[in-house]
Amino acid sequence: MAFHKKEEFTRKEQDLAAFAKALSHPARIAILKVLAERNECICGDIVNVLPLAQSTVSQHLKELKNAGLINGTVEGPRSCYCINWKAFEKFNTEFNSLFDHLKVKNEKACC
Amino acid sequence: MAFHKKEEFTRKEQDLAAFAKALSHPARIAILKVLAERNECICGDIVNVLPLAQSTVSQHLKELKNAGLINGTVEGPRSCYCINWKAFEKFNTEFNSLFDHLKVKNEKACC
DNA sequence: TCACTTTATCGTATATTTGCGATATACATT
DNA sequence: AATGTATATCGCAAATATACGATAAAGTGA
Repeated sequence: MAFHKKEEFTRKEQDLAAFAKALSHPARIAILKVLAERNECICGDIVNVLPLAQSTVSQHLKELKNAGLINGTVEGPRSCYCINWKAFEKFNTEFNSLFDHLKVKNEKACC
Repeated sequence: MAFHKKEEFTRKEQDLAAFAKALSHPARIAILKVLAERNECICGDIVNVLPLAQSTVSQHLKELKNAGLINGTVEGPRSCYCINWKAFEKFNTEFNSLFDHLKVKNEKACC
C-alpha cells in the first residue's frame, strides 16, 4: 500500500473505523461476550475459554483496551478486565447518527 | 499467525466480526456515507470524492459488496451501487442482541 | 470500425495483523 | 531467598490488507 492514507479522512470516520476494527476479529467478539457474561472481571479465565495461546489472548486484550472498549486494572498478581459500556454507548450512538436519519430518506432506493 | 483460527469460533461471532471488518476502514465508512446521502446510486462519483485511486476504490466497493453491505448492478458502461439496508438492520440487531441484555445486569461493574 | 468512457482485475510493493513460543515481570507463598 | 502463578512483552513467521499503476473488459457514440 505504500502509505496508509487513513489520515485523509475525517476524525469521525477514523474513530468509527477504529471501533469497528477492534470488533473485526471473532476472538475479540468472544472475549467481549465473556466479559459481559460474568460479573467478576475475568483475566486468565478467558484463556481457558478461547482456543488461543495465552500470549495471543493477551494481545487481543491489549487491542481492545487500546481501542477503549474495555478497562483493565492490575489486581495483585493478576489483571482484571471489564467492558467499558460508556465507550460502547458512544460508538453505538455515533454509528446510528451516521446512517439512521439517511435511512428513512432512501429506504426504497434503486438497485 | 500460521493459520487463521477464525473457524474455531461460533458462526455468529464470525459473522459479526466480518461485518465489523467491512466497516474497519475509514474509506469504506466514507463510501457508505456517500451512498447513503445520494438518492441515485453512485459509481465513479465516489472516486472523485475520495482521496484514493480508482482501482483502490473499486477494491473497497468489492469488499463492501462481498460483506453484503451494498448492492451493485451494472448499468450499461457504469456500475450502480447502493446500501443494503436490510443487511445493516440485521447486523445492528445481532450486535445489540449480543450485548444489550447483558448491559443492564452489569452496568455498574467492577474496574 | 475506432476512439472514448467507465469500471474491474492483475501484478506488485509495502504495511499490518495474527499467532505462538520464549522470556520477562510482578506479586504471592512457602 | 526460592518457588510458583498470572500476565505482559519480545521476536519471529506467515497471512492479509492497503494502495497503486497498468491493463483488460464492456458499453457508447462518432
